[in-house]
Amino acid sequence: MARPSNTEERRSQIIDGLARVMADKTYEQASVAAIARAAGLGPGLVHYHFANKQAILVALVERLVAGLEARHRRRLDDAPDDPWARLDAFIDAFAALDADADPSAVACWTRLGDEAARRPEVGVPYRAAIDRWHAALTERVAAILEADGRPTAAAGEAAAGLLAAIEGAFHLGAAAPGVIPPGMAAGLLKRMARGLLGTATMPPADGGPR
Amino acid sequence: MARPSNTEERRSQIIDGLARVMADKTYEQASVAAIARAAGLGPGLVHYHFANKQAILVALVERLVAGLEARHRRRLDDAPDDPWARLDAFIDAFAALDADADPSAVACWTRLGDEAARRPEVGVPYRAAIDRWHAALTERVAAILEADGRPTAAAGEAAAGLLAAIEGAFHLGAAAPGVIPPGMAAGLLKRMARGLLGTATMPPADGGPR
Amino acid sequence: MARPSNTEERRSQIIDGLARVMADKTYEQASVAAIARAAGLGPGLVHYHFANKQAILVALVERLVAGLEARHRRRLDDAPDDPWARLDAFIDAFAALDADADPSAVACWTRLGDEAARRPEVGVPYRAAIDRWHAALTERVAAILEADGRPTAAAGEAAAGLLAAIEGAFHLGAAAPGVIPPGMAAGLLKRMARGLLGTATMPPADGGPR
Amino acid sequence: MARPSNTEERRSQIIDGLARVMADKTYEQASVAAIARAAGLGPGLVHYHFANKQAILVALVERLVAGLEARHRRRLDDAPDDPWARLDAFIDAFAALDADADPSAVACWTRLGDEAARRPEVGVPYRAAIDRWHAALTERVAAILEADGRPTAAAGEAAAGLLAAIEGAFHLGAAAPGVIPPGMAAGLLKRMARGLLGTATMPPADGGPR
DNA sequence: CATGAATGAGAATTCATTCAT
DNA sequence: CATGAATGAATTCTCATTCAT
Repeated sequence: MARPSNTEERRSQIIDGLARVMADKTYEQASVAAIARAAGLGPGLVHYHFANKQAILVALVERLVAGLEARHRRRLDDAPDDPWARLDAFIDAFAALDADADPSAVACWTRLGDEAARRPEVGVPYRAAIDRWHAALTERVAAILEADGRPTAAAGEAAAGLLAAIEGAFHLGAAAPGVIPPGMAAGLLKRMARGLLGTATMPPADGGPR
Repeated sequence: MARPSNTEERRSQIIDGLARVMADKTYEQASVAAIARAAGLGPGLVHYHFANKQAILVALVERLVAGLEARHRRRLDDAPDDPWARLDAFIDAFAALDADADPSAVACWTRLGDEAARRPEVGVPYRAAIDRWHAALTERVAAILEADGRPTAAAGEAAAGLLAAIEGAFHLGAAAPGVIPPGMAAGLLKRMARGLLGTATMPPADGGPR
Repeated sequence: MARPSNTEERRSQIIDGLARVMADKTYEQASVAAIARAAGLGPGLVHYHFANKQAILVALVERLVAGLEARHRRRLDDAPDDPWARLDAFIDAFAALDADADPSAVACWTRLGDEAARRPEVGVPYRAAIDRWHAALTERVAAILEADGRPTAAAGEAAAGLLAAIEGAFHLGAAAPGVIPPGMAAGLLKRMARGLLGTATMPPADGGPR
Repeated sequence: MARPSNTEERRSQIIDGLARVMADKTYEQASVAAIARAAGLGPGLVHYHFANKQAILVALVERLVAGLEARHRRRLDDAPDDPWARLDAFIDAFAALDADADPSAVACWTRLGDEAARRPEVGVPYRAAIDRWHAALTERVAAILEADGRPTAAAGEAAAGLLAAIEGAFHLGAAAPGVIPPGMAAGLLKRMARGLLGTATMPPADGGPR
């Protein structure tokens, strides 16, 4: 006669609540009461499903990361089997925030870096994701250099530069809206990638301004 | 007869205190008591010299901005009168944080974007600085394109991309230290710049990995 | 399943607490901690039930007003249907504070005028009550004048004078106890009323000194 | 070579400052810094001339009392030597606040009753003044009754009633402006006096509404 | 006498967390 | 599982008062 557990659904609601509140508040300004309200739940219930407030934040990181990676996989599946196309798929997945990303996710993500730097529990999954992405980018970059017959030693550094640029587009978009015109981020990033890796053999970057 | 005013010195101490505390705490975690302790002052004195906690943050923004811009001016004065050299001077001033910048300044700056997005009083000087820097970069980029006999219409967008990359280097450095190897940021950025603007006439980027 | 709400009871306790503390402290001297202590509650709970300290004050005004008006209605129900008797019922209800009013209510009321003058949220219900009472008194006074065949134009002013005298009895009683002998206030006020309205047809004032 | 002491002038300035601030703030809201600012002095100087904040309040009470009593003496000197005229002189001096009293004095006075009830140092001179005024009024009332050949036993109580009405006019005027029409207070009070004492021999009350 | 910086004790308020129901 | 009252520590800010100059 046990009623079916709805724990997963409730956890999801609560994470949603945090994401919604963090769209325009700091993590610390997002009180548990406000999160619960945004989730349509009583404040006491939050601590039934999460040990503490920080655990919600960790869950949110994991969810954002999972979402980005799923999008990445989708793009990759659709991309032709070509080194530059695979690099562009990465950039599109992570930077084309205007398209299919929900806007609160962007705002949340920019806040998470700071929290990750201060809170080990958040830092671990955050850093793991960054490292995974860095590795993926490095692999793409190496493939391009290899196809070009060039040494791949510096692939990791170039990948780091690209990752920085992607992150920077998020942050600049959040802190100074309008500086990067909407829809332009991906194109700019692709052209910067070409600058980092560039040779005669590369295809032109689509989408960006010229 | 009256004790000479030491307000400026005290304000400076307090701003220092905030910067030091924000090196490993969020702005909100930086309690006034902690700031006062870091400044070596009594807690009540903080509110004698600043109307409220946020005013310290605003002063900190202004100080960081002024510091960066002073460094920029210095680099610019030393640079040869050449479009690419002037662009590199900008990148060096803003991205070579390892060199002569105090490390807490970097950590602080990454937090300020978020605060700027939520607090108008912080957002105004922050945004003004971003806009100034964007304009300066745009001017540099346009000069390069012009020297090359190319249209300058997209200079603003390219400048935005560069600014994003610079900001991203800060953030990535703070949130995932080691991903960008120390001292590499400037080189990476210069090569990305060449990718954005690049043609046959440009000089090679110094300093970065190849 | 959930614990039954006891909010109303708690709010009432807290208002009681404020009233008790304000019996010998100013509103501003009545710290939230002291109010909570007087109510037998933890200090955090006060802000769970009231948005802020001022909201307690507003609730106290409303409660005092409601109490006075209930007493007035009771007296009015018991009074013969005669203009002077109805006026006396008003005076008795509002001025016979010694009798059935709890003494802290008197002390509180005298403080409220000042607070009402400075705080709109308090001023609105306070002023509304004063206006209601002024209107009621005006009606009584007009009935008396009319029964006497005299013009009622000045009824409002006479009512204001009576209201002032009633208020003054409160204040004088609180600030200089003993100047008005206990139990004498109502009689004095009735005789002053007769002076304001007086003619041959009026009945003698009962209760007061002669 | 000692420069002449300006202590008295400074004290006066400071008392003025408190009076000005208390025109729209509670005594407790009137910070020493605000008082000093209103007086055009530095905050440290206040405590050179007064032992503490409360001492300024006591001085203000004394000054307001002295002002009222001086006005009373002046009116009395001008009045014909007639019992009713002498009573009216009292009422005019204390209630005709519109005329020659500065408005902040009225606002201050209403606050003082409350403070007097809680602070012995303020209560002593306040209460002494009330008692002096009550005695003066009692004497006037007794004179009237005596001239009428009636017993004077209840003169004190009648005087208390009048004093209450005068005080009430102040308070009502401050807390609910407009209820007593400007300039009407004195007339209303005189007619209430006649009601309390009234007989055939009394003169009509001037000034008040009829 | 005068200045204004400094102190330190509260003040109101917020909030994560607990817990009785 | 769910509710929402309760707790108590921490936070920002105010302010009377002191004191070096």
